[in-house]
Amino acid sequence: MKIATWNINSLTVRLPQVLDWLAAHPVDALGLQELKLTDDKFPFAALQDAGYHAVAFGQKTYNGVALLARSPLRDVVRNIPGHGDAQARVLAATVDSASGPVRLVNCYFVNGQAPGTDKFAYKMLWLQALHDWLRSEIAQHPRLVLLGDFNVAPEDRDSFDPEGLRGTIHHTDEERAHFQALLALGLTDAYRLFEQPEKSYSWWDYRMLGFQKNRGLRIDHILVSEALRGAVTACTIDRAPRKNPQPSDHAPVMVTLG
DNA sequence: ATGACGGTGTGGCACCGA
Repeated sequence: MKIATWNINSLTVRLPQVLDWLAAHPVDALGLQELKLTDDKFPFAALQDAGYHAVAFGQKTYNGVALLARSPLRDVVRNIPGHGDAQARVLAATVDSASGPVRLVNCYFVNGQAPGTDKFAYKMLWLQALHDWLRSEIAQHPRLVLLGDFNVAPEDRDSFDPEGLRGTIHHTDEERAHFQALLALGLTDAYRLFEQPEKSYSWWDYRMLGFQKNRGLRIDHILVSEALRGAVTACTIDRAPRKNPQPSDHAPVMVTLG
């Protein structure tokens, strides 16, 4: 079973690239972030033609998440239960595989702008709420995958300039502590289960030739629960779409469960 | 580094992202 995550920074602009990518990488499930459209504009028909069921949770202009899967998506949850949030950031659903059900939790984590701002405070509250909800979600669905744009570079090796950017957004001790708290729930960063190239990133700034200079961050992640950890046989970042004309600033991350 | 680059909105720049 192959599962992927991709922040596509406007599904309106990127739908052709999503369809092209799915044709080349016919994954069983794909989590999308930053749809930037409302559900009435979601391209259900085009995705159905490509062989995918879809569940959307969008909003106007900002945020928005979706789950696509070859088999039906059930038990859908939108945003963190009990955590009032005007922003569409979390979409959970269950898909069935040959080895059993898999709970997918697709998230567009808060950016947070900069430490000391209201947005950073919102990020900290959101991260805590996600953590607290996931504890029960994992108990209820032991075979769980947490995937998405985490907006956290977990370690120094996940940043092109860990020294220069220390303490800035994506690199603060507080954000990294929240990431570690997710791991403490029994989740494992699938990408680090394998030897990976140095300077592996999933996002590059559009400006200043960020991609060409590989000035990037690894902030898009796929975490698997203890019950699934032993089944992971591969995890890769596909840089190819970042070379497209009109690319998203993020690359897809893909995991294979044997 | 103040900026850049790209997407959205009811726009003529401001905002947000990372």
